Amino acid sequence: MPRTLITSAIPYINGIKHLGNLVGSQLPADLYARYLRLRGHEVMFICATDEHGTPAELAAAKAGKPVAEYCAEMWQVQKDLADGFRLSFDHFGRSSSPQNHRLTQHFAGRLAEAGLIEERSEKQVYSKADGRFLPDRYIEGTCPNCGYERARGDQCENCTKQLDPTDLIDPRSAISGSTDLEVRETKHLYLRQSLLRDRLDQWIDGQEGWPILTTSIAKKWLHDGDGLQDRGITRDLDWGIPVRKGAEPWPGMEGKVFYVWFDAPIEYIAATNEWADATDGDWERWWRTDKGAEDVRYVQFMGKDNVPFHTLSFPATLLGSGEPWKTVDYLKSFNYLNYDGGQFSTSQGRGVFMDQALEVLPADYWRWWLLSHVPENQDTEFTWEIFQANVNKDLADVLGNFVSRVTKFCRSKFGEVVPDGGAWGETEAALIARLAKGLEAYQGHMDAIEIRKAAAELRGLWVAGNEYLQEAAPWSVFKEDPDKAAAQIRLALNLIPFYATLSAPFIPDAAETMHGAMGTEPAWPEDVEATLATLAPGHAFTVPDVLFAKISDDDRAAWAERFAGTRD
RNA sequence: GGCGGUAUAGCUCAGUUGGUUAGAGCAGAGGAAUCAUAAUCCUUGUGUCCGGGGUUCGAGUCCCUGUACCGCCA
Repeated sequence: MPRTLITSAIPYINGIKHLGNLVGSQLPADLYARYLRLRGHEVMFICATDEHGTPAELAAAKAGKPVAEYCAEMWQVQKDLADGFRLSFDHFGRSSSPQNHRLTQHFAGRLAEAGLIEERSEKQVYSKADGRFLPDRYIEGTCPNCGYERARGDQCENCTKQLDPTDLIDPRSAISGSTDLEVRETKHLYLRQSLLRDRLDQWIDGQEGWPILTTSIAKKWLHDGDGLQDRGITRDLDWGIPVRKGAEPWPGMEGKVFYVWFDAPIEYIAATNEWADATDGDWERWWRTDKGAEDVRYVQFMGKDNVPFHTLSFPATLLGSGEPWKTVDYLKSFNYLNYDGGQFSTSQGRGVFMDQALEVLPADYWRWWLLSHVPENQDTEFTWEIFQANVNKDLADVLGNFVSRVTKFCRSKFGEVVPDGGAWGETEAALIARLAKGLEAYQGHMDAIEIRKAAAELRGLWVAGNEYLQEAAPWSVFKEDPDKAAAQIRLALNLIPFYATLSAPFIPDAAETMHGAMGTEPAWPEDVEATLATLAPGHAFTVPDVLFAKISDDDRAAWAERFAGTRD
């Protein structure tokens, strides 16, 4: 049985994600996981929350909660939303887990042994009132260039000049406002990525068929300017994974934690470890090529902003460890989804967020639209007009109405049972040939993770059903030759479970409703003709409720209005 | 300022290694049908493929250049 490890970029713990985040990693990863499971693969689909770092601490402080408690609550919120969108993770982990602590410390120890970690002293601003070192952007002051009073330590928003925190006039903490700041010397660990440049370069050259978007980004970071830079992997914070060299203490690093970018990708492995601990499973056979993972294909999904971490930083950790860890085989990256002429923005609350989306419509509507318009090749535009038009046409008119017209026609002429009699002729043979061809194309696109093309092909298969009905016209045939009409409608009824199975990766709830109404179970069609004879004469079914209600103009206008400004 | 990406029908987008009259869906127009969520099906595109140069027998597709938008970096 083929085995596939799938990871989605892990969302940051701080707040609810918008649809642009969803469509850039979790949703397409879920589509692929569901598809492969249906095709009989053994799948391990992993996601988690990314919980460390200053933004989490500040968000917790703002909420008036201890950071651990805040993260636990937000993890649950994100988990519930993931369930709401039917994201079928085998495990939704947390980067703050004990497993990730252990693994992150383990990797740091291995990298140190390999001579890939260096201690460096640097000067950083310390706030006595806050009792912590301040990252550059959390220091505010007057810009020496333009006099703007709320310039940040990394850049002045007013004149855009790049700044150093020590440039600021009257610097103060952006967290507490305290001006009791001082520059302190502090030691940090650096991962010497520069020493790994050639290995990473070779590793990337050895990958076949990666999207241009992916390799071009990686190559740019490897070769531009001075090439791949060493990066700090520690911070002076409380919330995080304590710096240790494997299981041992790290002298001089007391009170420090690993920088979030270092521990976050390791959570992919740790989450699988969490899954194993919870289920008595074996996580190493997914991740260690010396322990059974040599036949695993590993596919990652992420937005383009995450590509450097997955092509360089994380592989540097894995390769640098000198241990036989599984590295990514195929990396699928996405562009951005824009909202009505601008960007989705978490900070400005612009666009539609996951919780709001589910308040407005069931998950399948969003899944279908987002996946059929996923920004694979370029940034893509979401507008309510387009969304309404596409969803009404594809889901309500083409697929939903097909199910409706077939089941209702049968009920009125033959009852809620698959009718007997008649035989298929040329029209039916032509349909089967058409479906077989379409199925092959659909599988090809899904195998290649060409999501838009797969969606278009699937829609084409739905249309083929309507075309057949139009040509066969059982409502006319029935008057002259009821047996022939029975054979036609028997075929049409069989199309419903066929569509349900093929569509399940995109619209799992509707697929389940369709199978439920027809009394069938999902089974991937290996042979189209045989599959379309699954429902035998006499098999009972029920007429399902309307699968997809249409979005009215009033709804659309109301939603466009509601989501035009900032988050409510 | 440096680097990268994008610019194709009213809209959202496809166009593989350069090769015959540039495609799909939606919207629009006309028609058929009436089983169905007024749902379906058929027919229908006079597009300076952003502008300008160039390479080639031949360029939406390669090169140079200009413009616009987007992103990354400094």
